[in-house]
Amino acid sequence: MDLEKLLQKHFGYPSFKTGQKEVITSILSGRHTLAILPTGTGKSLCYQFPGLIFPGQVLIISPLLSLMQDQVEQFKRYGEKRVVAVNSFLSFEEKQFVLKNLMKYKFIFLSPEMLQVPVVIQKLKEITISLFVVDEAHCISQWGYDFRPDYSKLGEIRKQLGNPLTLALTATGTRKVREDIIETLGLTEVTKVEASVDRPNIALYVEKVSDYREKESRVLELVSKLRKPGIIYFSSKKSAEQIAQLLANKKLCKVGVYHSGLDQDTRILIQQQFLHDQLDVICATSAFGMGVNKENIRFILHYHMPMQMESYLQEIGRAGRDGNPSIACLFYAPGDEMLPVQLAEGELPSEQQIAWLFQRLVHAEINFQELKELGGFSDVQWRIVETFLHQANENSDFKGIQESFLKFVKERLQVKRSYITQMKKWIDSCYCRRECLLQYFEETLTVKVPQCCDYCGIEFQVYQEMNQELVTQQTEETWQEYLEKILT
DNA sequence: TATGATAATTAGTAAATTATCATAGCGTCTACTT
Repeated sequence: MDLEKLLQKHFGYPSFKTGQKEVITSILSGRHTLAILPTGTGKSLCYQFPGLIFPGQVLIISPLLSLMQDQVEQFKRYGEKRVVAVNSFLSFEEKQFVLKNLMKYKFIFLSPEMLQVPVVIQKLKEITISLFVVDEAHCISQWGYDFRPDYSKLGEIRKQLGNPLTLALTATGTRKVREDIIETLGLTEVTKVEASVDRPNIALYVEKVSDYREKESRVLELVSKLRKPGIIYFSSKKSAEQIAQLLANKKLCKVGVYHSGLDQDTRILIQQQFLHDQLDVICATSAFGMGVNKENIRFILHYHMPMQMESYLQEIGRAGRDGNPSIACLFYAPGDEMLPVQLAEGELPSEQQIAWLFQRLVHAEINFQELKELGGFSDVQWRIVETFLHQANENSDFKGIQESFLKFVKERLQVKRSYITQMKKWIDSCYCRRECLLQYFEETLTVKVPQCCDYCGIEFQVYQEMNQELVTQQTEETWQEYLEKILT
Protein backbone atom coordinates (compact mmCIF):
# COMPACT_ATOMS: atom_id res chain seq x y z
CA MET A 1 0.00 0.00 0.00
CA ASP A 2 1.41 3.38 -0.98
CA LEU A 3 0.73 5.49 2.08
CA GLU A 4 2.02 8.71 0.51
CA LYS A 5 -0.42 8.40 -2.34
CA LEU A 6 -3.31 7.90 0.05
CA LEU A 7 -2.12 10.85 2.10
CA GLN A 8 -2.08 13.06 -0.98
CA LYS A 9 -5.45 11.78 -2.14
CA HIS A 10 -7.38 12.01 1.13
CA PHE A 11 -5.63 14.79 3.00
CA GLY A 12 -3.78 16.75 0.35
CA TYR A 13 -0.39 16.56 2.04
CA PRO A 14 2.64 15.58 -0.05
CA SER A 15 4.52 13.89 2.81
CA PHE A 16 4.30 12.76 6.42
CA LYS A 17 5.70 14.69 9.37
CA THR A 18 8.25 13.08 11.68
CA GLY A 19 6.85 10.01 13.37
CA GLN A 20 3.46 10.00 11.65
CA LYS A 21 4.32 7.28 9.17
CA GLU A 22 5.83 5.01 11.81
CA VAL A 23 2.72 5.32 13.97
CA ILE A 24 0.34 4.74 11.07
CA THR A 25 2.32 1.77 9.77
CA SER A 26 2.36 0.24 13.23
CA ILE A 27 -1.39 0.70 13.68
CA LEU A 28 -2.17 -0.61 10.20
CA SER A 29 -0.24 -3.77 10.96
CA GLY A 30 -2.41 -4.27 14.02
CA ARG A 31 0.07 -3.45 16.78
CA HIS A 32 -0.85 -1.50 19.92
CA THR A 33 1.09 1.73 19.71
CA LEU A 34 2.32 4.33 22.17
CA ALA A 35 3.29 7.49 20.31
CA ILE A 36 5.24 10.25 21.99
CA LEU A 37 5.28 13.02 19.44
CA PRO A 38 5.92 16.72 20.05
CA THR A 39 2.96 19.05 19.79
CA GLY A 40 2.25 20.37 16.35
CA THR A 41 3.23 17.18 14.52
CA GLY A 42 -0.34 16.43 13.56
CA LYS A 43 -1.22 13.72 16.00
CA SER A 44 -4.83 13.49 14.85
CA LEU A 45 -3.70 12.21 11.44
CA CYS A 46 -2.33 9.17 13.27
CA TYR A 47 -5.87 7.93 13.90
CA GLN A 48 -7.66 9.72 11.10
CA PHE A 49 -5.64 7.92 8.45
CA PRO A 50 -6.08 4.34 9.74
CA GLY A 51 -9.72 5.21 10.43
CA LEU A 52 -10.33 5.62 6.72
CA ILE A 53 -8.80 2.24 5.97
CA PHE A 54 -10.28 0.21 8.82
CA PRO A 55 -13.83 -1.04 8.35
CA GLY A 56 -15.03 -0.28 11.89
CA GLN A 57 -15.28 2.77 14.06
CA VAL A 58 -12.62 4.82 15.80
CA LEU A 59 -13.15 5.75 19.46
CA ILE A 60 -11.17 8.73 20.70
CA ILE A 61 -10.85 9.43 24.42
CA SER A 62 -10.19 13.12 24.95
CA PRO A 63 -9.68 15.01 28.22
CA LEU A 64 -11.42 18.32 27.46
CA LEU A 65 -14.81 19.13 26.01
CA SER A 66 -13.34 22.11 24.16
CA LEU A 67 -10.68 19.89 22.65
CA MET A 68 -13.32 17.47 21.36
CA GLN A 69 -15.31 20.35 19.94
CA ASP A 70 -12.24 21.66 18.10
CA GLN A 71 -11.40 18.25 16.68
CA VAL A 72 -14.95 17.64 15.49
CA GLU A 73 -14.95 21.00 13.72
CA GLN A 74 -11.58 20.26 12.16
CA PHE A 75 -12.84 16.92 10.85
CA LYS A 76 -15.86 18.62 9.36
CA ARG A 77 -13.72 21.31 7.74
CA TYR A 78 -11.76 18.57 6.00
CA GLY A 79 -15.01 17.12 4.73
CA GLU A 80 -15.45 14.25 7.19
CA LYS A 81 -19.04 14.46 8.39
CA ARG A 82 -19.24 11.06 10.13
CA VAL A 83 -17.89 12.46 13.36
CA VAL A 84 -19.48 13.14 16.73
CA ALA A 85 -18.56 14.07 20.30
CA VAL A 86 -20.72 12.37 22.90
CA ASN A 87 -20.67 14.69 25.90
CA SER A 88 -22.72 17.00 28.08
CA PHE A 89 -22.93 19.62 25.33
CA LEU A 90 -25.59 17.38 23.77
CA SER A 91 -29.16 17.63 25.01
CA PHE A 92 -30.88 14.51 26.26
CA GLU A 93 -32.67 14.07 22.92
CA GLU A 94 -29.51 14.61 20.91
CA LYS A 95 -27.66 12.08 23.01
CA GLN A 96 -30.47 9.56 22.54
CA PHE A 97 -30.33 10.09 18.80
CA VAL A 98 -26.56 9.79 18.56
CA LEU A 99 -26.47 6.63 20.68
CA LYS A 100 -29.22 5.06 18.62
CA ASN A 101 -27.36 5.81 15.39
CA LEU A 102 -23.86 5.20 16.66
CA MET A 103 -22.96 2.89 13.79
CA LYS A 104 -23.39 5.75 11.34
CA TYR A 105 -20.42 7.65 12.75
CA LYS A 106 -16.82 6.81 11.87
CA PHE A 107 -15.08 8.85 14.56
CA ILE A 108 -16.57 9.03 18.05
CA PHE A 109 -15.12 11.35 20.69
CA LEU A 110 -15.75 10.61 24.36
CA SER A 111 -14.54 11.70 27.78
CA PRO A 112 -13.38 9.03 30.25
CA GLU A 113 -16.33 10.03 32.46
CA MET A 114 -18.81 9.34 29.69
CA LEU A 115 -17.39 5.84 29.40
CA GLN A 116 -18.62 5.18 32.93
CA VAL A 117 -22.24 5.64 31.88
CA PRO A 118 -23.72 2.13 31.50
CA VAL A 119 -25.95 2.93 28.53
CA VAL A 120 -22.99 4.37 26.62
CA ILE A 121 -20.90 1.27 27.18
CA GLN A 122 -23.82 -0.90 26.20
CA LYS A 123 -24.21 0.94 22.89
CA LEU A 124 -20.47 0.85 22.24
CA LYS A 125 -20.53 -2.93 22.63
CA GLU A 126 -22.96 -3.11 19.72
CA ILE A 127 -20.58 -1.51 17.23
CA THR A 128 -17.24 -2.68 15.84
CA ILE A 129 -14.38 -0.70 17.27
CA SER A 130 -11.40 -0.87 14.94
CA LEU A 131 -9.28 1.54 16.93
CA PHE A 132 -9.35 2.75 20.53
CA VAL A 133 -7.44 6.02 20.81
CA VAL A 134 -6.37 7.77 24.01
CA ASP A 135 -5.46 11.34 23.18
CA GLU A 136 -3.25 13.26 25.65
CA ALA A 137 -2.55 9.92 27.25
CA HIS A 138 -0.27 11.38 29.92
CA CYS A 139 -3.52 12.38 31.67
CA ILE A 140 -3.74 8.74 32.76
CA SER A 141 -0.60 9.22 34.80
CA GLN A 142 -1.17 12.83 35.80
CA TRP A 143 -4.87 12.77 36.64
CA GLY A 144 -5.89 9.14 36.92
CA TYR A 145 -4.78 8.61 40.50
CA ASP A 146 -6.88 11.34 42.07
CA PHE A 147 -8.14 14.30 40.07
CA ARG A 148 -10.01 12.33 37.42
CA PRO A 149 -10.13 8.74 38.61
CA ASP A 150 -12.13 7.65 35.57
CA TYR A 151 -8.86 7.88 33.66
CA SER A 152 -7.56 4.96 35.67
CA LYS A 153 -10.62 2.89 34.70
CA LEU A 154 -9.92 3.02 30.95
CA GLY A 155 -8.29 -0.40 31.03
CA GLU A 156 -11.42 -1.98 32.48
CA ILE A 157 -13.50 -0.27 29.78
CA ARG A 158 -11.14 -1.48 27.09
CA LYS A 159 -11.54 -5.01 28.36
CA GLN A 160 -15.32 -4.72 28.29
CA LEU A 161 -15.09 -3.57 24.68
CA GLY A 162 -13.11 -6.67 23.77
CA ASN A 163 -9.56 -5.28 23.97
CA PRO A 164 -9.59 -3.38 20.68
CA LEU A 165 -6.46 -2.22 18.88
CA THR A 166 -5.17 0.75 20.85
CA LEU A 167 -3.23 3.92 20.13
CA ALA A 168 -2.05 6.16 22.98
CA LEU A 169 -0.89 9.63 22.00
CA THR A 170 1.01 12.17 24.07
CA ALA A 171 3.67 14.84 23.76
CA THR A 172 5.62 14.02 26.91
CA GLY A 173 6.44 10.78 28.55
CA THR A 174 8.97 9.73 31.11
CA ARG A 175 9.49 6.07 31.83
CA LYS A 176 6.97 6.32 34.69
CA VAL A 177 4.32 7.94 32.47
CA ARG A 178 4.81 5.33 29.77
CA GLU A 179 4.54 2.51 32.30
CA ASP A 180 1.38 4.05 33.79
CA ILE A 181 -0.22 4.30 30.35
CA ILE A 182 0.62 0.73 29.31
CA GLU A 183 -0.34 -0.76 32.66
CA THR A 184 -3.59 1.18 33.06
CA LEU A 185 -4.75 0.35 29.57
CA GLY A 186 -3.72 -3.27 30.06
CA LEU A 187 -1.67 -3.37 26.87
CA THR A 188 0.71 -6.13 25.93
CA GLU A 189 3.34 -5.95 23.21
CA VAL A 190 3.33 -2.26 22.57
CA THR A 191 5.20 -0.57 19.75
CA LYS A 192 6.69 2.71 20.90
CA VAL A 193 7.28 5.58 18.56
CA GLU A 194 9.21 8.30 20.30
CA ALA A 195 10.49 11.59 19.04
CA SER A 196 12.83 13.80 21.04
CA VAL A 197 11.14 16.11 23.53
CA ASP A 198 13.82 18.74 22.84
CA ARG A 199 12.67 22.01 21.32
CA PRO A 200 15.87 23.63 20.05
CA ASN A 201 14.25 26.96 19.26
CA ILE A 202 13.18 27.51 22.87
CA ALA A 203 15.91 29.02 25.08
CA LEU A 204 15.75 27.90 28.71
CA TYR A 205 16.32 30.47 31.39
CA VAL A 206 16.04 30.29 35.18
CA GLU A 207 16.53 33.23 37.48
CA LYS A 208 16.77 33.07 41.24
CA VAL A 209 15.45 36.15 42.99
CA SER A 210 15.65 36.99 46.67
CA ASP A 211 11.97 37.65 47.34
CA TYR A 212 8.56 38.13 45.80
CA ARG A 213 9.09 41.84 45.24
CA GLU A 214 12.13 41.28 43.14
CA LYS A 215 10.27 38.55 41.27
CA GLU A 216 7.40 40.89 40.55
CA SER A 217 9.63 43.68 39.25
CA ARG A 218 11.70 41.27 37.14
CA VAL A 219 8.60 39.77 35.57
CA LEU A 220 7.21 43.22 34.77
CA GLU A 221 10.54 44.23 33.29
CA LEU A 222 10.78 41.14 31.11
CA VAL A 223 7.21 41.39 29.91
CA SER A 224 7.78 44.97 28.83
CA LYS A 225 10.98 44.05 26.97
CA LEU A 226 10.24 40.68 25.43
CA ARG A 227 8.63 40.23 22.05
CA LYS A 228 5.02 39.14 22.43
CA PRO A 229 2.68 37.24 22.53
CA GLY A 230 3.47 35.26 25.66
CA ILE A 231 2.03 33.32 28.57
CA ILE A 232 2.81 33.77 32.27
CA TYR A 233 2.08 30.69 34.36
CA PHE A 234 1.08 30.90 38.03
CA SER A 235 0.21 28.31 40.65
CA SER A 236 -2.43 30.51 42.20
CA LYS A 237 -5.39 32.26 40.65
CA LYS A 238 -4.94 35.21 42.95
CA SER A 239 -1.40 36.04 41.89
CA ALA A 240 -2.36 35.58 38.24
CA GLU A 241 -5.05 38.22 38.76
CA GLN A 242 -2.71 40.52 40.67
CA ILE A 243 0.09 40.53 38.11
CA ALA A 244 -2.41 40.93 35.28
CA GLN A 245 -3.82 43.95 37.07
CA LEU A 246 -0.34 45.41 37.47
CA LEU A 247 0.49 44.87 33.81
CA ALA A 248 -2.77 46.49 32.79
CA ASN A 249 -2.32 49.46 35.16
CA LYS A 250 1.17 50.13 33.87
CA LYS A 251 -0.11 49.71 30.30
CA LEU A 252 2.73 47.32 29.53
CA CYS A 253 0.62 45.11 27.31
CA LYS A 254 -2.87 43.95 26.49
CA VAL A 255 -3.35 41.31 29.12
CA GLY A 256 -5.96 38.67 29.96
CA VAL A 257 -6.44 36.25 32.85
CA TYR A 258 -7.32 32.58 32.51
CA HIS A 259 -8.07 30.10 35.28
CA SER A 260 -10.74 27.67 36.38
CA GLY A 261 -12.44 30.26 38.57
CA LEU A 262 -13.77 32.06 35.49
CA ASP A 263 -16.95 30.94 33.83
CA GLN A 264 -16.88 28.98 30.60
CA ASP A 265 -17.89 31.93 28.40
CA THR A 266 -15.16 34.20 29.74
CA ARG A 267 -12.59 31.48 29.29
CA ILE A 268 -13.57 30.92 25.67
CA LEU A 269 -13.55 34.68 25.04
CA ILE A 270 -10.07 35.17 26.53
CA GLN A 271 -8.66 32.21 24.63
CA GLN A 272 -10.15 33.45 21.36
CA GLN A 273 -8.83 36.97 21.93
CA PHE A 274 -5.37 35.56 22.54
CA LEU A 275 -5.54 33.33 19.47
CA HIS A 276 -6.55 36.29 17.32
CA ASP A 277 -3.79 38.59 18.63
CA GLN A 278 -6.17 40.89 20.50
CA LEU A 279 -4.29 40.07 23.70
CA ASP A 280 -0.48 40.02 24.03
CA VAL A 281 -0.16 38.25 27.34
CA ILE A 282 -2.19 35.70 29.28
CA CYS A 283 -1.73 35.36 33.03
CA ALA A 284 -2.84 31.81 33.58
CA THR A 285 -2.86 28.80 35.85
CA SER A 286 -2.28 25.30 34.57
CA ALA A 287 -5.86 25.36 33.26
CA PHE A 288 -4.64 27.18 30.17
CA GLY A 289 -2.92 25.57 27.26
CA MET A 290 -4.12 22.12 26.34
CA GLY A 291 -5.37 22.32 22.80
CA VAL A 292 -4.25 25.92 22.33
CA ASN A 293 -2.77 25.94 18.85
CA LYS A 294 -1.06 29.26 18.47
CA GLU A 295 2.05 29.25 16.33
CA ASN A 296 3.73 32.49 17.32
CA ILE A 297 3.94 32.44 21.12
CA ARG A 298 7.33 34.04 21.83
CA PHE A 299 7.75 33.57 25.57
CA ILE A 300 6.57 31.48 28.50
CA LEU A 301 7.26 32.89 31.95
CA HIS A 302 6.90 30.85 35.10
CA TYR A 303 6.06 33.00 38.09
CA HIS A 304 5.79 29.85 40.19
CA MET A 305 7.48 26.51 39.66
CA PRO A 306 5.30 23.76 38.17
CA MET A 307 4.54 20.65 40.22
CA GLN A 308 6.62 18.41 37.97
CA MET A 309 9.00 18.40 35.03
CA GLU A 310 6.35 16.99 32.70
CA SER A 311 4.09 19.98 33.36
CA TYR A 312 7.01 22.34 32.81
CA LEU A 313 7.84 20.73 29.49
CA GLN A 314 4.19 20.81 28.39
CA GLU A 315 3.89 24.48 29.33
CA ILE A 316 7.08 25.75 27.71
CA GLY A 317 6.25 23.59 24.67
CA ARG A 318 3.46 25.99 23.81
CA ALA A 319 6.05 28.54 22.68
CA GLY A 320 7.60 28.72 19.26
CA ARG A 321 5.49 26.23 17.34
CA ASP A 322 6.41 28.20 14.21
CA GLY A 323 10.04 27.29 14.80
CA ASN A 324 11.15 30.86 15.46
CA PRO A 325 13.30 31.79 18.47
CA SER A 326 11.34 31.76 21.73
CA ILE A 327 12.27 31.86 25.37
CA ALA A 328 11.12 30.17 28.58
CA CYS A 329 11.97 31.97 31.83
CA LEU A 330 11.33 30.52 35.26
CA PHE A 331 11.64 32.63 38.39
CA TYR A 332 12.45 31.08 41.71
CA ALA A 333 12.35 32.74 45.12
CA PRO A 334 13.42 30.88 48.28
CA GLY A 335 10.56 28.82 49.64
CA ASP A 336 8.68 28.62 46.34
CA GLU A 337 8.61 24.83 46.56
CA MET A 338 6.27 25.12 49.55
CA LEU A 339 3.34 26.02 47.35
CA PRO A 340 3.41 22.86 45.20
CA VAL A 341 4.00 20.78 48.32
CA GLN A 342 0.92 22.27 49.94
CA LEU A 343 -1.08 21.70 46.78
CA ALA A 344 0.04 18.09 46.62
CA GLU A 345 -0.81 17.48 50.25
CA GLY A 346 -4.15 19.20 49.88
CA GLU A 347 -5.42 16.84 47.21
CA LEU A 348 -4.95 13.76 49.34
CA PRO A 349 -6.87 13.04 52.55
CA SER A 350 -4.71 13.28 55.68
CA GLU A 351 -4.04 10.38 58.02
CA GLN A 352 -6.25 11.98 60.67
CA GLN A 353 -9.09 12.35 58.22
CA ILE A 354 -8.81 8.69 57.23
CA ALA A 355 -8.71 7.54 60.85
CA TRP A 356 -11.77 9.66 61.65
CA LEU A 357 -13.62 8.37 58.61
CA PHE A 358 -13.08 4.71 59.35
CA GLN A 359 -14.07 5.16 62.96
CA ARG A 360 -17.41 6.48 61.70
CA LEU A 361 -17.73 3.68 59.17
CA VAL A 362 -17.19 1.03 61.80
CA HIS A 363 -20.09 2.57 63.70
CA ALA A 364 -22.15 2.14 60.55
CA GLU A 365 -22.50 5.83 59.83
CA ILE A 366 -22.86 5.85 56.12
CA ASN A 367 -24.44 9.15 55.15
CA PHE A 368 -21.71 10.01 52.67
CA GLN A 369 -22.57 13.67 52.17
CA GLU A 370 -22.51 14.20 55.93
CA LEU A 371 -19.23 12.32 56.30
CA LYS A 372 -17.66 14.41 53.55
CA GLU A 373 -18.70 17.68 55.17
CA LEU A 374 -17.97 16.75 58.77
CA GLY A 375 -14.60 15.28 57.87
CA GLY A 376 -13.69 18.41 55.93
CA PHE A 377 -12.91 16.52 52.73
CA SER A 378 -12.42 18.53 49.55
CA ASP A 379 -13.98 17.30 46.30
CA VAL A 380 -10.73 15.82 45.09
CA GLN A 381 -10.06 14.15 48.43
CA TRP A 382 -13.55 12.71 48.56
CA ARG A 383 -13.24 11.20 45.09
CA ILE A 384 -10.31 9.14 46.32
CA VAL A 385 -12.29 8.21 49.42
CA GLU A 386 -15.17 7.05 47.25
CA THR A 387 -13.09 4.52 45.38
CA PHE A 388 -12.12 2.97 48.70
CA LEU A 389 -15.65 3.17 50.08
CA HIS A 390 -16.72 1.24 47.02
CA GLN A 391 -14.41 -1.55 48.13
CA ALA A 392 -15.91 -1.32 51.61
CA ASN A 393 -19.32 -2.01 50.10
CA GLU A 394 -18.19 -5.31 48.70
CA ASN A 395 -16.01 -6.27 51.59
CA SER A 396 -16.52 -5.51 55.27
CA ASP A 397 -12.87 -5.85 56.27
CA PHE A 398 -12.65 -2.19 57.28
CA LYS A 399 -9.29 -2.63 58.95
CA GLY A 400 -7.76 -4.04 55.78
CA ILE A 401 -9.25 -1.36 53.57
CA GLN A 402 -8.12 1.38 55.92
CA GLU A 403 -4.60 0.02 55.80
CA SER A 404 -4.48 -0.18 52.02
CA PHE A 405 -5.99 3.31 51.85
CA LEU A 406 -3.28 4.69 54.12
CA LYS A 407 -0.65 2.92 52.08
CA PHE A 408 -2.05 4.39 48.88
CA VAL A 409 -2.09 7.93 50.27
CA LYS A 410 1.44 7.62 51.62
CA GLU A 411 2.76 6.31 48.33
CA ARG A 412 1.01 8.97 46.27
CA LEU A 413 2.31 11.72 48.51
CA GLN A 414 5.80 10.35 48.19
CA VAL A 415 5.52 10.22 44.40
CA LYS A 416 4.21 13.78 44.27
CA ARG A 417 6.94 14.98 46.61
CA SER A 418 9.60 13.34 44.50
CA TYR A 419 8.21 15.08 41.37
CA ILE A 420 8.58 18.41 43.17
CA THR A 421 12.07 17.51 44.35
CA GLN A 422 13.06 16.66 40.76
CA MET A 423 11.71 19.99 39.58
CA LYS A 424 13.63 21.81 42.30
CA LYS A 425 16.75 19.85 41.43
CA TRP A 426 16.50 21.05 37.86
CA ILE A 427 16.12 24.64 39.04
CA ASP A 428 19.22 24.20 41.22
CA SER A 429 21.24 22.37 38.58
CA CYS A 430 24.53 23.96 37.70
CA TYR A 431 25.18 22.78 34.20
CA CYS A 432 23.44 23.02 30.83
CA ARG A 433 19.68 23.15 31.49
CA ARG A 434 18.81 21.52 28.20
CA GLU A 435 21.12 18.62 28.91
CA CYS A 436 19.65 18.29 32.37
CA LEU A 437 16.06 18.45 31.11
CA LEU A 438 16.72 15.82 28.46
CA GLN A 439 18.43 13.66 31.03
CA TYR A 440 15.21 13.64 33.07
CA PHE A 441 13.40 12.33 30.00
CA GLU A 442 16.16 9.78 29.48
CA GLU A 443 17.54 11.39 26.37
CA THR A 444 20.96 12.76 25.61
CA LEU A 445 21.61 16.10 23.97
CA THR A 446 23.03 15.52 20.52
CA VAL A 447 23.09 18.91 18.87
CA LYS A 448 24.20 22.00 20.76
CA VAL A 449 22.04 25.01 19.96
CA PRO A 450 23.41 28.58 19.92
CA GLN A 451 20.72 30.06 22.20
CA CYS A 452 20.60 27.26 24.73
CA CYS A 453 20.17 28.25 28.36
CA ASP A 454 21.33 30.55 31.14
CA TYR A 455 24.40 28.37 31.75
CA CYS A 456 25.51 28.17 28.15
CA GLY A 457 24.66 31.82 27.59
CA ILE A 458 21.70 33.57 26.00
CA GLU A 459 21.64 36.81 24.03
CA PHE A 460 18.51 38.46 25.35
CA GLN A 461 18.22 40.95 22.50
CA VAL A 462 17.21 38.04 20.25
CA TYR A 463 13.94 37.87 22.18
CA GLN A 464 13.34 41.55 22.67
CA GLU A 465 10.74 43.75 21.14
CA MET A 466 12.20 46.17 18.62
CA ASN A 467 13.32 49.41 20.14
CA GLN A 468 10.44 50.77 22.21
CA GLU A 469 11.65 54.38 22.12
CA LEU A 470 11.73 54.32 18.36
CA VAL A 471 8.13 53.24 18.25
CA THR A 472 6.96 55.92 20.67
CA GLN A 473 8.97 58.59 18.87
CA GLN A 474 7.31 57.69 15.64
CA THR A 475 3.84 57.84 17.09
CA GLU A 476 4.66 61.14 18.77
CA GLU A 477 5.73 62.59 15.46
CA THR A 478 2.55 61.55 13.77
CA TRP A 479 0.65 63.08 16.65
CA GLN A 480 2.54 66.33 16.20
CA GLU A 481 2.02 66.24 12.48
CA TYR A 482 -1.62 65.59 13.04
CA LEU A 483 -1.92 68.47 15.48
CA GLU A 484 -0.10 70.80 13.14
CA LYS A 485 -2.40 69.82 10.33
CA ILE A 486 -5.59 70.52 12.21
CA LEU A 487 -4.31 73.69 13.92
CA THR A 488 -2.88 75.45 10.90
C1' DT B 1 0.84 35.47 62.06
C1' DA B 2 5.53 36.16 61.55
C1' DT B 3 8.96 39.58 61.23
C1' DG B 4 11.62 43.56 62.32
C1' DA B 5 12.16 48.12 64.17
C1' DT B 6 11.97 50.74 68.17
C1' DA B 7 11.15 51.56 72.99
C1' DA B 8 11.18 50.11 77.67
C1' DT B 9 13.35 47.49 81.26
C1' DT B 10 16.95 45.80 84.01
C1' DA B 11 20.96 46.40 86.86
C1' DG B 12 24.25 49.35 87.38
C1' DT B 13 25.96 53.21 83.77
C1' DA B 14 26.96 49.24 78.53
C1' DA B 15 24.39 45.57 76.74
C1' DA B 16 21.07 42.04 76.92
C1' DT B 17 16.25 41.00 77.44
C1' DT B 18 11.49 41.90 76.94
C1' DA B 19 7.45 44.70 75.38
C1' DT B 20 5.09 47.14 71.94
C1' DC B 21 3.76 48.38 67.57
C1' DA B 22 3.79 48.80 62.68
C1' DT B 23 4.26 46.40 58.62
C1' DA B 24 3.34 43.21 55.02
C1' DG B 25 2.89 38.67 51.12
C1' DC B 26 1.16 35.25 53.22
C1' DG B 27 0.51 32.03 49.66
C1' DT B 28 -4.13 26.40 47.25
C1' DC B 29 -3.65 23.97 40.42
C1' DT B 30 -6.07 20.82 37.02
C1' DA B 31 -12.59 18.43 34.52
C1' DC B 32 -16.15 15.79 33.76
C1' DT B 33 -21.01 14.44 34.89
C1' DT B 34 -26.40 15.16 36.13
